[in-house]
Amino acid sequence: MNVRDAAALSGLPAKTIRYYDDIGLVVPDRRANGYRDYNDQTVQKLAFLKRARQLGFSIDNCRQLLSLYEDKGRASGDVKSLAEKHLIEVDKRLEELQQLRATLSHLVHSCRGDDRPDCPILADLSKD
Amino acid sequence: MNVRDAAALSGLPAKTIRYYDDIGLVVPDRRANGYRDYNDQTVQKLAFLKRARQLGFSIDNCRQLLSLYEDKGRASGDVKSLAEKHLIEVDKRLEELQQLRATLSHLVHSCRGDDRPDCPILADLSKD
DNA sequence: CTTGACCTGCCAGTTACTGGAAGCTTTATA
DNA sequence: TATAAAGCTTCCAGTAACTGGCAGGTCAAG
Repeated sequence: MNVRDAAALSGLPAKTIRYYDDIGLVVPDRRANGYRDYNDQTVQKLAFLKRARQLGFSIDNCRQLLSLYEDKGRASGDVKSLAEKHLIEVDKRLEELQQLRATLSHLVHSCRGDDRPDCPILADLSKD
Repeated sequence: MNVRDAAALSGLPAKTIRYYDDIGLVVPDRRANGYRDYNDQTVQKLAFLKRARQLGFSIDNCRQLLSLYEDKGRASGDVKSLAEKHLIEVDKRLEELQQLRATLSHLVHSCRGDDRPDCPILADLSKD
């Protein structure tokens, strides 16, 4: 099937699918006219990628996951450790973001937000 | 003072400071030999930028904040609304990340992670 | 037979830097 | 004073993961 149909089935934009072909992530067959030709298996992989990307796995992680996905003799421990590593990074990012939110929220609430120029937000930003 | 000293005082890498000059964010004086020449005021702005970037403001936001920072007749309401908008985006990102974490954590805990190939993580990733 | 919808590859732009190279200037040392 | 090291300059390329747009080839319908 053409890239447009693969897009509809996988839920990824056609442009992204071409990009995944370019970087060798999911390489479809080609028809005589040069058109990409996706089948059930390649579409399956695209859907897999969509979900993995949604879960924040990097393209590099996805490459590893995909090769594990294709390897019927894989150990589930390999997959789990990849996911665990990712989870740790998500936790780290969450913590940073929560800290940032607290500071920002504090600043917002300490500012009157009126017509006068006194502004605790700017004051904080400019302090050493 | 030279860029290296401005870096030490502001806490930003020299490379970043040159970049901020390139994009017209903080433009220093130049000496006869072409070297950048930072003073208290420009260093202050660099420090301001460092903090604002740490708080997740985009360069574009920083440009606005900086012009408000320089405008002594500004209304604090302008700054506050910018910060509020940013806070809303941080909240949105936090929610997404928390959702992601929950899913990922669930997957990790449902996987035995042994030598066998059965893996609920891959099973989930490949489902429609 | 032509129109319009696809398809192709390719190049540029996005964000906010970061690394590196080639070349000039200043400073420290022998 | 000669030279070497350090620091400055600009510019180019690369990062992550696409996205937009263009010129040109292909295909199905009327």
